[in-house]
Amino acid sequence: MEKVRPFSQALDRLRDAGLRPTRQRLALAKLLFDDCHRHITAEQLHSEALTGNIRVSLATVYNTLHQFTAAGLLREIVVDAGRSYFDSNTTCHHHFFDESSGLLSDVPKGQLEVTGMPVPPVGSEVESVNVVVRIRAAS
Amino acid sequence: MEKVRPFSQALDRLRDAGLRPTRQRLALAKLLFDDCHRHITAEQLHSEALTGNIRVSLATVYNTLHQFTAAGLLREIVVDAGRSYFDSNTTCHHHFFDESSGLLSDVPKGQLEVTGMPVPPVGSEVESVNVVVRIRAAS
DNA sequence: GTGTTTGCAAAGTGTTTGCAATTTA
DNA sequence: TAAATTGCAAACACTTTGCAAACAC
Repeated sequence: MEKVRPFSQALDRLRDAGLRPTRQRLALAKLLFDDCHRHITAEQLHSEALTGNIRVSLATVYNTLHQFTAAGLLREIVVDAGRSYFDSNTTCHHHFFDESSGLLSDVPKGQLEVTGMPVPPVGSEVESVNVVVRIRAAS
Repeated sequence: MEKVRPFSQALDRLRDAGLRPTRQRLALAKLLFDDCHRHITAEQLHSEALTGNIRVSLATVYNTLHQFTAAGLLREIVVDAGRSYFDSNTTCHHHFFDESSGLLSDVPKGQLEVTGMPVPPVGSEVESVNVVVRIRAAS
């Protein structure tokens, strides 16, 4: 008889974030965090869940993505007016956004250097610096 | 009697771009290009036009903004999932985006340097490199 | 049990589209 | 006059919301 496989990191992540580990959150967290880093939209995650026989509504996927983002487990990447992308890698890095396919990918470390922290307008403070390299299928 | 004031650059811009200088396009072009550079959304431009007694529909504002962008007169800036911004300054520069107010502004030249042109995934080519500094009202 | 979370369907937002009427050259 | 452009209203894609039922502790 097979041993119960050890818990993925998903449960601990939820606990640490103070989020109740509900069936839906756990399942989504596993999809998001168990393997390598992901760049994903709400729709994509939802259909991935359904494919994996995880019953979850699209509304809950949206809620969950925002809760995870607020908890610092995800980073929201704005590259497309009209669609939100979420990145399971919250460390500082830059992105390629393929306008032909809508695919988001990481710029390998060291290829792009941003130097200098700009002085924000008075009364405001810098929250993050985002770099997006827009690409297209070569002509 | 007052002399007819000289044509703004708007008419020439439209001619050069091969766009028929209709009443609506001319009026929008004047709002966009006659004074200093603008960062503006379709809604904003539309209400600005109405305020200036220029009858134009929102649909036409959208069409016009996209035509101007395709013609290289404007640059589209993606900073907010759900809203498109257009910049009348098409030269290379970076932006502050104030998440509290939704205001877009330029990062003064020299404060932020991007070095290195990343190698895009095979089969694709770099179209542009966009840097957005997200800011917030200071706490 | 009690407060949290979920799912549904409806509402909301910004944007695009189809097509008849209007305008431009 | 012929072709391009406009305005309207309906359609659209994505996201959020309200609330009753289900769930976690």
